[in-house]
Amino acid sequence: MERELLLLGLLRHNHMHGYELHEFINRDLASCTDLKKPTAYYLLDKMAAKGWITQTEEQEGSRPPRRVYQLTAEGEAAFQRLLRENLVAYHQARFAGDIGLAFVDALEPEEARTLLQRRRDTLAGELAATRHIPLHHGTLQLVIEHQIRHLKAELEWLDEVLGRLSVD
Amino acid sequence: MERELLLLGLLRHNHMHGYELHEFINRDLASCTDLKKPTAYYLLDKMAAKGWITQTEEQEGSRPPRRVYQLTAEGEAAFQRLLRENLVAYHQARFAGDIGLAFVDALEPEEARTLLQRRRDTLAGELAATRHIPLHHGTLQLVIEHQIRHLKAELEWLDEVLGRLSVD
DNA sequence: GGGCGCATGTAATGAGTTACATGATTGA
DNA sequence: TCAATCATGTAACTCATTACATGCGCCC
Repeated sequence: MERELLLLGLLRHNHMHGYELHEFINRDLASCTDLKKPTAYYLLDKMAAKGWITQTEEQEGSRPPRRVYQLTAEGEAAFQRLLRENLVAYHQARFAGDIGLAFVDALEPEEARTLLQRRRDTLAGELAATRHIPLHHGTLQLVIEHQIRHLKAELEWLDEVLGRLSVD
Repeated sequence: MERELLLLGLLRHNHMHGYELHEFINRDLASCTDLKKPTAYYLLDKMAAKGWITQTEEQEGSRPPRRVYQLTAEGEAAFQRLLRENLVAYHQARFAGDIGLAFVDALEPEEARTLLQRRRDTLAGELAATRHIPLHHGTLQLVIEHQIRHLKAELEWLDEVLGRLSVD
């Protein structure tokens, strides 16, 4: 699974704890993935059980203790394997919004335009927000760049659809 | 859920049975969604239980009997509601392939290029195949058009990434 | 005679989510 | 003092998948 790859990749250079990983992913990588807290803890436990990562209890002042993870040799091997698997394969994207578009002719063009205009506004907001994400180091930045390209293309596509709905 | 919307939308104009729906979706809409057979039957049962659709047993010769579904008034209402819900919202796309890209600098550029070239080949094949899907009627065709646009954009993006990997 | 297509399902499993629970610290 | 942040988790549930099971008809 690519979520495990993501966690391993992040833990490779920075030893982090669950809360920190969840926070990083949902703040800086939200445009690409989302990982809920229980899922993060669940995956970390699972990978620890597989021997891919080890945990060290850490305490800072009187804060809640936290479990900081780092890769083992097997973890690094798993990372290498998952990375190559991920890179060779083309992963098809599914666009949930297309199912609505497929049946948009069931509505009056005017209502359809109003609804899609709202979708467009959200999309434009998403694009603006993604443009303001601070730069990541190394190829992590590719994820953001890809998302920005995609959002721009989606905006153009939606505008074309809106245009067609006005003409028809 | 958008899968229910999809099934309702298809059943609105053509009364179909489970096998037929599954076949249509996985042949003509594969670029957009996929729906496994058990999932199709499961959803149809669920929607029948909710009173959204009714089934009529049909027999053609000595073929296995089949359950042909059609929308009820509540089904039509559900369709209208789900359609509007789907159209207003922007549904974020997640690109599983980006997680590999995020860590591609863990590999030698040469190996990375080789792996991504294979991804590119699959992608190009997907684009060619999608271009040969026969036209759908009405706005169903939008789904295919969107996918073609997306695949073209992805190809350009991958080529840029490959170019950068050669330079660095 | 063997395999594929038609047509339906069940059972087990997995992945991920929501909602809930805990408890200390920090800041307004 | 009240809310938010830090930090971890459990339990129940949903959605969808895989693997398995059945049985007839058609074509080579």
